[in-house]
Amino acid sequence: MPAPEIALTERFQSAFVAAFGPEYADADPIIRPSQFADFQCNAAMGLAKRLGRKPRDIAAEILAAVDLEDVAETPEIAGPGFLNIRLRTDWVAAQAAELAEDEALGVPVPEHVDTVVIDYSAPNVAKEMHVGHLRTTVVGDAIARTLEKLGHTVVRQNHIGDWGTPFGMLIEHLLDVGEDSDEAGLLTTDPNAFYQAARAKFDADPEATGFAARARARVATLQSGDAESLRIWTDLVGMSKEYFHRIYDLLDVTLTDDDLAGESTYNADLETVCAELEAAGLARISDGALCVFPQGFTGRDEQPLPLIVRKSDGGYGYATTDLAAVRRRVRELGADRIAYVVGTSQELHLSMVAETAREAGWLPEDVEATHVKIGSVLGEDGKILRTRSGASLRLAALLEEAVAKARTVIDELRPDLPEDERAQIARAIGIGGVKYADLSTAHDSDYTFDLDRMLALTGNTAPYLQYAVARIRSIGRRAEAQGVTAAAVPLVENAAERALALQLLQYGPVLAQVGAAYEPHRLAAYLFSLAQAFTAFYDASPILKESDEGVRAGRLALARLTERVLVEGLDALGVTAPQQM
RNA sequence: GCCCGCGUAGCUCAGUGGAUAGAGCGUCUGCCUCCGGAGCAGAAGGUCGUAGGUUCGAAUCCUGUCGCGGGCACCA
Repeated sequence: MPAPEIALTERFQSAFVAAFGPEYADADPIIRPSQFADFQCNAAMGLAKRLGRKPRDIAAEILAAVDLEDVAETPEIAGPGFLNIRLRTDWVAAQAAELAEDEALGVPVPEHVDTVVIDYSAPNVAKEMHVGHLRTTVVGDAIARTLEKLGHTVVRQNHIGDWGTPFGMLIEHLLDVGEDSDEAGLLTTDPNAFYQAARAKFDADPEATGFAARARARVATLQSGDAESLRIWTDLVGMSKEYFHRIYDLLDVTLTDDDLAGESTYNADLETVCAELEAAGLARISDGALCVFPQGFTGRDEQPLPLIVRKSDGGYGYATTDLAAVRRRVRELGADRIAYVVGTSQELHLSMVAETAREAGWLPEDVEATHVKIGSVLGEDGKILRTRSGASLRLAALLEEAVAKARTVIDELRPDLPEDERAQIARAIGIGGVKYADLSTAHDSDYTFDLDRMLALTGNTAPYLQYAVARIRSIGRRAEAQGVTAAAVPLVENAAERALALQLLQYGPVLAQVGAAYEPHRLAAYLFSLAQAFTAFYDASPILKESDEGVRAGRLALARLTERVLVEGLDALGVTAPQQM
């Protein structure tokens, strides 16, 4: 376990017991990296409050009791009672050596393997995926990848919109144009065009005498299980799936058909959900609709806020589907944790669903349900990103533009590379750049979309990190050509090497934190600072130019280890690093 | 009307009640016959929207206020 925090935490906890007695065994020393030292312990302030004494006096007593001899120098008391810790360089070197041996790169084995259900992406059938889907897809996928690396069991759930009122309209339109027509083909290439055409016909019939009437009737026959309607619906969904997976492949997202759990899959449970809510006395009829009034939610005039589980026309909305989904995720999928990677605007809805599920007993206390809130993607004007005509931006078009832009850059910089390799690199940079930009900002804050910034070769961007990897790999290739082999143990001597090694040791703790709090942007920030530490090392410590054979091999090993951590960390984010750029 | 979120350097964004609020971009100054300069070192740039409060200590917690965004009964 190479993480310095853990070694230091143990030492300080023992010191608390030695200085203040066994009841302080549970006190948390709060060890953090600091600008003033390698690490800082802020425990004195907390203990001072608990003991009713001055922080500096407490710090002095901790100092007298703590034994760090083999790990660090004796801490210094600074400010109101901080303990500044400088690790011993030989200890850092030893930990780096252990890290290089460790297949898992210092990622801790979890105390309990959780089954984590992650609900993300959730596009709608027969609708184009737009920029809004980008974040939930990319953030959800990064969380899934991260949790798997941490050793948890991940169940991906793509809750696609494949049921409900629009489908009458879509089926009738498909029948009108012909199932094998070019029009129908739009579903796999440009679903919005198909949807808009159906919508236009529906809206052109406000009296519901023709198309609209057929569409409404079709919803009813579909939901009652009519075989012919179901067959056409299945085709419709099938074509959309094809479209989704083209986008997922392009995005390098891990979702597959096995992860699809659309709204339609809960159809058979909806009646039961309502019946159970009524039987439990949680639901009652209000204005003709069956409603639950979960505790703690009030609307206008302090009136309880309803969650409508069955509409007055007998149909079901998404609240019922979401309740059925919670129920199944706990009962059948065995969820210990459920993460909803869904837009911020759904906050009220999701918290009402969660509360209702708690009251109904479908979501037990020991199952944690978290709304991983996804903020909006804004344009330069600070408003939700749209095309000039006001339509929502097609995700496919945006990704193609990113790849094309990366392609012109790589064509200019590396005309020496073969065509197919340049195409591959352009894809890694274009897609990686867009994904990384999304992941490096906190998931719940809005961010401004700027393709040039995302693909910039400097700054906290994917290309910068990919370039760092490419440089290490270039050195690796050259070393191999020269017959230079890396040492088993990374060399950690000078300041740059020491700083780099300290960064490398943080990978495990950072990944664990990212998985626990669902915060991929912290991993991105870490990888960026790691890459910066590497370039500083690269500048200060020549590798292949170094004449001392041992030093050369040790530095090469340190570079190799950096490459592994960068590649692994980028992989947790779902970003690939090309062999060269 | 009520509820939720946001407001931090010129711009884009971090910031877990703890010291002098940090990055990147941009700007400026140095460094190099550079293992891929797509670099490294440094500088300038802040009343953390605003007014109070709690605390030994507040960008962070509480209250008011201004501005922006989102949500609030049968779409999802």
